[in-house]
Amino acid sequence: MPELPEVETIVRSLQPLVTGRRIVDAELPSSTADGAGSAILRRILREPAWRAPNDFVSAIRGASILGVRRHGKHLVFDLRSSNGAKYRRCLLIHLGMTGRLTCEETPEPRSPHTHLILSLDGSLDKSGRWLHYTDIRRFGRWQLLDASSEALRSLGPDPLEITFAEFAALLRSRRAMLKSLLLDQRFLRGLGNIYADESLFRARIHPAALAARLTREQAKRLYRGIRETLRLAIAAGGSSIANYVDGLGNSGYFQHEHRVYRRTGQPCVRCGSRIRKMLIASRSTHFCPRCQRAGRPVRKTASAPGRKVT
DNA sequence: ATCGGTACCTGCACGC
DNA sequence: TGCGTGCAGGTACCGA
Repeated sequence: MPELPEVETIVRSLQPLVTGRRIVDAELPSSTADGAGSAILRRILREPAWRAPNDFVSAIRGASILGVRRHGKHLVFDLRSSNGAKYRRCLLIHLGMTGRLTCEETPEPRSPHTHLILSLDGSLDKSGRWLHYTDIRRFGRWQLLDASSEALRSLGPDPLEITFAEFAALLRSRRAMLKSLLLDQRFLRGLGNIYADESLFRARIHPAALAARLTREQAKRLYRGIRETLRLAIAAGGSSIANYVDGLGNSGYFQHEHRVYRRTGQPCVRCGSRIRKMLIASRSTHFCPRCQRAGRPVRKTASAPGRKVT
Protein backbone atom coordinates (compact mmCIF):
# COMPACT_ATOMS: atom_id res chain seq x y z
CA MET A 1 0.00 0.00 0.00
CA PRO A 2 2.06 2.86 1.22
CA GLU A 3 4.49 4.65 -1.04
CA LEU A 4 6.84 7.49 -0.16
CA PRO A 5 4.19 10.13 0.70
CA GLU A 6 2.22 7.77 2.90
CA VAL A 7 5.31 6.56 4.77
CA GLU A 8 6.49 10.15 5.18
CA THR A 9 3.10 11.09 6.62
CA ILE A 10 3.14 8.16 9.02
CA VAL A 11 6.66 9.05 10.17
CA ARG A 12 5.71 12.66 10.81
CA SER A 13 2.64 11.64 12.78
CA LEU A 14 4.59 9.16 14.89
CA GLN A 15 7.67 11.27 15.61
CA PRO A 16 6.25 13.29 18.50
CA LEU A 17 4.58 10.22 19.99
CA VAL A 18 7.47 7.78 20.06
CA THR A 19 10.71 9.76 20.15
CA GLY A 20 12.55 9.32 23.45
CA ARG A 21 10.31 6.52 24.63
CA ARG A 22 11.35 3.08 25.70
CA ILE A 23 9.93 -0.15 24.36
CA VAL A 24 8.77 -1.86 27.51
CA ASP A 25 7.42 -4.96 25.86
CA ALA A 26 6.15 -6.41 22.63
CA GLU A 27 3.12 -8.59 22.14
CA LEU A 28 2.41 -10.90 19.25
CA PRO A 29 -1.38 -11.33 19.22
CA SER A 30 -1.53 -13.53 16.14
CA SER A 31 1.09 -15.97 17.45
CA THR A 32 -1.02 -17.03 20.40
CA ALA A 33 -4.03 -18.06 18.36
CA ASP A 34 -2.70 -21.36 17.07
CA GLY A 35 0.22 -22.96 15.31
CA ALA A 36 -0.48 -21.00 12.16
CA GLY A 37 -0.04 -17.76 14.07
CA SER A 38 3.56 -18.51 14.73
CA ALA A 39 4.11 -19.10 11.02
CA ILE A 40 2.62 -15.68 10.33
CA LEU A 41 5.07 -14.04 12.73
CA ARG A 42 7.97 -15.98 11.29
CA ARG A 43 7.14 -14.53 7.92
CA ILE A 44 6.83 -10.97 9.16
CA LEU A 45 10.05 -11.32 11.19
CA ARG A 46 11.87 -13.23 8.46
CA GLU A 47 15.15 -11.31 8.49
CA PRO A 48 17.37 -11.81 10.33
CA ALA A 49 16.41 -15.41 11.10
CA TRP A 50 14.94 -15.75 14.60
CA ARG A 51 14.65 -19.14 16.19
CA ALA A 52 11.24 -18.10 17.41
CA PRO A 53 9.22 -14.90 17.29
CA ASN A 54 9.74 -14.49 21.02
CA ASP A 55 13.47 -14.06 20.43
CA PHE A 56 12.62 -10.91 18.56
CA VAL A 57 10.63 -9.72 21.56
CA SER A 58 13.58 -10.34 23.87
CA ALA A 59 15.89 -8.49 21.50
CA ILE A 60 13.76 -5.40 21.32
CA ARG A 61 12.55 -5.22 24.89
CA GLY A 62 14.05 -2.33 26.82
CA ALA A 63 15.35 -0.44 23.80
CA SER A 64 14.93 3.32 23.62
CA ILE A 65 13.60 4.99 20.50
CA LEU A 66 16.02 7.73 19.50
CA GLY A 67 13.94 8.74 16.53
CA VAL A 68 11.92 7.57 13.56
CA ARG A 69 12.60 8.39 9.95
CA ARG A 70 11.77 7.29 6.44
CA HIS A 71 14.05 5.46 4.04
CA GLY A 72 12.29 4.91 0.73
CA LYS A 73 9.12 3.07 1.71
CA HIS A 74 10.64 1.83 4.97
CA LEU A 75 10.02 3.26 8.40
CA VAL A 76 13.27 3.23 10.37
CA PHE A 77 13.24 3.35 14.17
CA ASP A 78 16.69 4.20 15.50
CA LEU A 79 17.14 2.29 18.73
CA ARG A 80 19.57 2.26 21.62
CA SER A 81 19.77 -1.03 23.45
CA SER A 82 19.08 -1.28 27.14
CA ASN A 83 22.27 -3.22 27.79
CA GLY A 84 25.45 -1.56 26.57
CA ALA A 85 24.39 2.01 26.04
CA LYS A 86 26.46 2.37 22.90
CA TYR A 87 24.76 -0.41 20.98
CA ARG A 88 22.68 1.13 18.23
CA ARG A 89 20.22 -0.75 16.12
CA CYS A 90 17.53 -0.02 13.56
CA LEU A 91 14.05 -1.44 13.49
CA LEU A 92 13.11 -1.45 9.83
CA ILE A 93 9.44 -1.72 8.98
CA HIS A 94 8.07 -2.13 5.48
CA LEU A 95 4.30 -1.92 5.33
CA GLY A 96 3.87 -3.95 2.16
CA MET A 97 0.45 -3.33 0.65
CA THR A 98 -1.85 -3.23 3.64
CA GLY A 99 0.36 -2.61 6.66
CA ARG A 100 -0.67 -0.04 9.24
CA LEU A 101 1.30 1.33 12.15
CA THR A 102 -0.79 3.36 14.55
CA CYS A 103 -0.52 4.69 18.08
CA GLU A 104 -3.44 3.54 20.17
CA GLU A 105 -4.58 4.23 23.68
CA THR A 106 -5.19 0.58 24.40
CA PRO A 107 -3.06 -2.57 24.37
CA GLU A 108 -6.02 -4.56 23.06
CA PRO A 109 -5.77 -5.61 19.41
CA ARG A 110 -8.13 -3.61 17.26
CA SER A 111 -8.43 -6.10 14.43
CA PRO A 112 -7.98 -9.82 13.79
CA HIS A 113 -5.00 -8.84 11.63
CA THR A 114 -3.04 -7.10 14.36
CA HIS A 115 0.28 -8.95 14.50
CA LEU A 116 2.51 -6.91 16.80
CA ILE A 117 1.94 -4.42 19.59
CA LEU A 118 4.80 -2.46 21.16
CA SER A 119 4.20 -1.07 24.65
CA LEU A 120 5.96 2.24 25.15
CA ASP A 121 6.71 3.79 28.49
CA GLY A 122 5.84 7.35 29.35
CA SER A 123 3.28 9.26 31.30
CA LEU A 124 -0.16 7.75 31.30
CA ASP A 125 -1.79 11.07 30.54
CA LYS A 126 -0.14 11.14 27.16
CA SER A 127 -2.03 9.29 24.47
CA GLY A 128 -0.50 6.73 22.18
CA ARG A 129 1.27 4.35 24.49
CA TRP A 130 0.78 1.32 22.29
CA LEU A 131 2.09 0.99 18.79
CA HIS A 132 -0.15 -1.38 16.84
CA TYR A 133 0.96 -3.12 13.67
CA THR A 134 -1.85 -4.46 11.51
CA ASP A 135 -1.45 -6.08 8.11
CA ILE A 136 -4.30 -7.80 6.31
CA ARG A 137 -2.36 -9.24 3.41
CA ARG A 138 0.83 -9.75 5.41
CA PHE A 139 3.25 -8.54 2.77
CA GLY A 140 4.85 -6.27 5.37
CA ARG A 141 8.20 -7.04 7.05
CA TRP A 142 9.94 -6.14 10.30
CA GLN A 143 13.73 -6.32 10.49
CA LEU A 144 16.01 -5.61 13.41
CA LEU A 145 19.44 -4.62 12.14
CA ASP A 146 22.73 -3.26 13.39
CA ALA A 147 22.93 0.45 12.74
CA SER A 148 25.93 -0.26 10.52
CA SER A 149 23.99 -2.76 8.40
CA GLU A 150 24.33 -2.59 4.64
CA ALA A 151 20.71 -3.59 4.14
CA LEU A 152 19.53 -0.07 3.38
CA ARG A 153 22.32 0.79 1.01
CA SER A 154 21.08 -1.31 -1.89
CA LEU A 155 18.27 1.14 -2.52
CA GLY A 156 18.59 3.99 -4.98
CA PRO A 157 18.58 7.68 -4.09
CA ASP A 158 15.59 9.42 -2.57
CA PRO A 159 13.67 11.30 -5.28
CA LEU A 160 13.30 14.32 -3.01
CA GLU A 161 17.05 14.50 -2.35
CA ILE A 162 18.58 13.74 -5.72
CA THR A 163 19.79 16.63 -7.90
CA PHE A 164 18.74 16.98 -11.52
CA ALA A 165 22.27 16.29 -12.75
CA GLU A 166 22.36 13.01 -10.82
CA PHE A 167 18.90 12.07 -12.00
CA ALA A 168 19.74 12.78 -15.65
CA ALA A 169 22.89 10.67 -15.39
CA LEU A 170 20.90 7.78 -13.91
CA LEU A 171 18.37 7.96 -16.72
CA ARG A 172 21.03 7.95 -19.42
CA SER A 173 22.49 4.74 -18.07
CA ARG A 174 19.23 2.77 -18.32
CA ARG A 175 17.33 1.51 -21.32
CA ALA A 176 14.24 0.20 -19.55
CA MET A 177 10.76 1.56 -19.96
CA LEU A 178 10.22 4.45 -17.61
CA LYS A 179 7.31 2.88 -15.76
CA SER A 180 9.38 -0.21 -14.89
CA LEU A 181 12.28 1.95 -13.88
CA LEU A 182 10.26 4.21 -11.60
CA LEU A 183 8.94 1.14 -9.78
CA ASP A 184 12.48 -0.21 -9.31
CA GLN A 185 13.60 0.70 -5.80
CA ARG A 186 17.25 0.31 -6.78
CA PHE A 187 16.79 3.12 -9.28
CA LEU A 188 14.90 5.51 -7.01
CA ARG A 189 13.53 4.62 -3.60
CA GLY A 190 9.96 5.43 -2.70
CA LEU A 191 7.83 5.46 -5.84
CA GLY A 192 5.11 2.87 -6.35
CA ASN A 193 2.35 2.35 -8.86
CA ILE A 194 0.26 5.40 -7.96
CA TYR A 195 3.02 7.98 -7.95
CA ALA A 196 4.85 6.52 -10.95
CA ASP A 197 1.70 7.02 -13.04
CA GLU A 198 0.92 10.43 -11.59
CA SER A 199 4.50 11.65 -12.07
CA LEU A 200 4.61 10.52 -15.71
CA PHE A 201 1.32 12.31 -16.38
CA ARG A 202 2.61 15.54 -14.89
CA ALA A 203 5.76 15.18 -16.97
CA ARG A 204 3.64 14.45 -20.09
CA ILE A 205 5.74 11.40 -20.94
CA HIS A 206 4.47 8.02 -22.09
CA PRO A 207 5.02 5.30 -19.48
CA ALA A 208 6.55 2.97 -22.08
CA ALA A 209 9.14 5.54 -23.19
CA LEU A 210 12.72 4.33 -22.84
CA ALA A 211 14.83 6.02 -20.21
CA ALA A 212 18.00 6.51 -22.22
CA ARG A 213 16.04 8.03 -25.12
CA LEU A 214 14.63 10.96 -23.17
CA THR A 215 15.61 14.44 -24.27
CA ARG A 216 17.07 16.73 -21.67
CA GLU A 217 13.81 18.65 -21.67
CA GLN A 218 11.81 15.48 -20.98
CA ALA A 219 14.20 14.43 -18.25
CA LYS A 220 13.73 17.81 -16.64
CA ARG A 221 9.96 17.50 -16.80
CA LEU A 222 10.12 14.02 -15.30
CA TYR A 223 12.37 15.20 -12.49
CA ARG A 224 10.01 18.05 -11.70
CA GLY A 225 6.94 15.87 -12.19
CA ILE A 226 8.11 13.32 -9.66
CA ARG A 227 9.06 15.88 -7.05
CA GLU A 228 5.97 18.00 -7.49
CA THR A 229 3.71 14.95 -7.28
CA LEU A 230 5.41 13.70 -4.13
CA ARG A 231 5.38 17.10 -2.44
CA LEU A 232 1.70 17.63 -3.17
CA ALA A 233 0.88 14.13 -1.98
CA ILE A 234 2.78 14.62 1.27
CA ALA A 235 1.00 17.94 1.80
CA ALA A 236 -2.30 16.11 1.31
CA GLY A 237 -1.35 13.41 3.80
CA GLY A 238 -0.98 10.67 1.18
CA SER A 239 -3.53 8.69 -0.82
CA SER A 240 -6.12 6.61 1.04
CA ILE A 241 -7.57 4.15 -1.42
CA ALA A 242 -8.31 1.10 0.65
CA ASN A 243 -6.35 0.78 3.84
CA TYR A 244 -3.90 3.54 4.37
CA VAL A 245 -4.05 5.75 7.47
CA ASP A 246 -1.29 7.67 9.26
CA GLY A 247 0.04 6.96 12.74
CA LEU A 248 -3.01 8.57 14.31
CA GLY A 249 -5.51 6.70 12.16
CA ASN A 250 -6.23 9.65 9.85
CA SER A 251 -6.86 9.16 6.14
CA GLY A 252 -5.04 11.14 3.47
CA TYR A 253 -6.87 12.91 0.71
CA PHE A 254 -4.49 12.95 -2.26
CA GLN A 255 -6.66 10.28 -3.93
CA HIS A 256 -8.99 13.14 -4.88
CA GLU A 257 -6.13 14.81 -6.75
CA HIS A 258 -5.18 11.81 -8.86
CA ARG A 259 -5.19 12.70 -12.54
CA VAL A 260 -4.74 9.28 -14.13
CA TYR A 261 -4.44 6.61 -11.47
CA ARG A 262 -7.63 4.51 -11.47
CA ARG A 263 -9.34 7.02 -13.76
CA THR A 264 -9.59 4.68 -16.77
CA GLY A 265 -12.24 5.92 -19.22
CA GLN A 266 -12.65 9.26 -17.50
CA PRO A 267 -11.68 12.49 -19.26
CA CYS A 268 -8.14 13.79 -18.91
CA VAL A 269 -8.14 16.94 -16.76
CA ARG A 270 -5.81 18.59 -19.26
CA CYS A 271 -7.20 17.68 -22.72
CA GLY A 272 -10.42 15.74 -22.19
CA SER A 273 -9.22 12.52 -23.85
CA ARG A 274 -10.19 9.30 -22.15
CA ILE A 275 -7.62 7.98 -19.72
CA ARG A 276 -6.32 4.58 -20.75
CA LYS A 277 -4.99 1.62 -18.86
CA MET A 278 -2.30 -0.74 -20.08
CA LEU A 279 -0.03 -3.33 -18.53
CA ILE A 280 3.67 -2.62 -18.16
CA ALA A 281 5.81 -5.06 -16.22
CA SER A 282 2.51 -6.73 -15.32
CA ARG A 283 1.40 -3.65 -13.40
CA SER A 284 -1.66 -1.65 -14.37
CA THR A 285 -0.50 1.64 -15.83
CA HIS A 286 -2.76 4.65 -16.34
CA PHE A 287 -2.03 7.45 -18.80
CA CYS A 288 -3.54 9.99 -21.16
CA PRO A 289 -2.91 8.81 -24.75
CA ARG A 290 -2.91 12.39 -26.00
CA CYS A 291 -0.87 14.24 -23.37
CA GLN A 292 1.61 11.39 -22.97
CA ARG A 293 2.54 10.37 -26.50
CA ALA A 294 5.24 7.88 -27.24
CA GLY A 295 8.29 9.16 -29.10
CA ARG A 296 8.79 12.83 -29.78
CA PRO A 297 8.06 15.44 -27.12
CA VAL A 298 4.40 16.40 -26.96
CA ARG A 299 3.30 19.81 -28.15
CA LYS A 300 1.83 22.15 -25.62
CA THR A 301 -1.91 21.64 -25.49
CA ALA A 302 -2.46 25.36 -25.95
CA SER A 303 -1.72 24.87 -29.64
CA ALA A 304 -4.16 21.98 -29.93
CA PRO A 305 -7.73 22.67 -31.04
CA GLY A 306 -9.71 23.63 -28.00
CA ARG A 307 -11.37 20.69 -26.42
CA LYS A 308 -13.58 21.22 -23.46
CA VAL A 309 -12.82 19.40 -20.26
CA THR A 310 -16.06 17.95 -19.06
C1' DA B 1 20.30 -5.64 -17.88
C1' DT B 2 15.69 -6.34 -18.28
C1' DC B 3 11.29 -8.53 -18.46
C1' DG B 4 7.35 -11.60 -17.70
C1' DG B 5 5.46 -14.79 -14.77
C1' DT B 6 4.69 -16.51 -10.34
C1' DA B 7 4.34 -16.47 -5.38
C1' DC B 8 3.00 -14.51 -1.19
C1' DC B 9 -2.10 -13.03 1.27
C1' DT B 10 -7.00 -11.24 2.26
C1' DG B 11 -10.82 -8.46 0.93
C1' DC B 12 -13.76 -6.52 -2.26
C1' DA B 13 -16.46 -5.64 -6.44
C1' DC B 14 -18.41 -7.82 -10.04
C1' DG B 15 -21.22 -10.94 -12.95
C1' DC B 16 -23.96 -14.90 -13.10
C1' DT C 1 -28.14 -14.99 -1.47
C1' DG C 2 -24.13 -17.42 -2.85
C1' DC C 3 -20.32 -18.58 -5.62
C1' DG C 4 -16.46 -18.03 -8.79
C1' DT C 5 -13.37 -14.67 -10.86
C1' DG C 6 -10.29 -10.95 -11.21
C1' DC C 7 -8.09 -7.31 -9.19
C1' DA C 8 -5.58 -4.51 -5.57
C1' DG C 9 -0.90 0.47 -3.78
C1' DG C 10 4.28 -4.25 -1.98
C1' DT C 11 8.85 -7.19 -3.01
C1' DA C 12 11.40 -11.44 -4.24
C1' DC C 13 12.65 -15.04 -7.07
C1' DC C 14 13.07 -17.70 -11.34
C1' DG C 15 14.07 -18.38 -16.09
C1' DA C 16 14.57 -16.41 -20.63
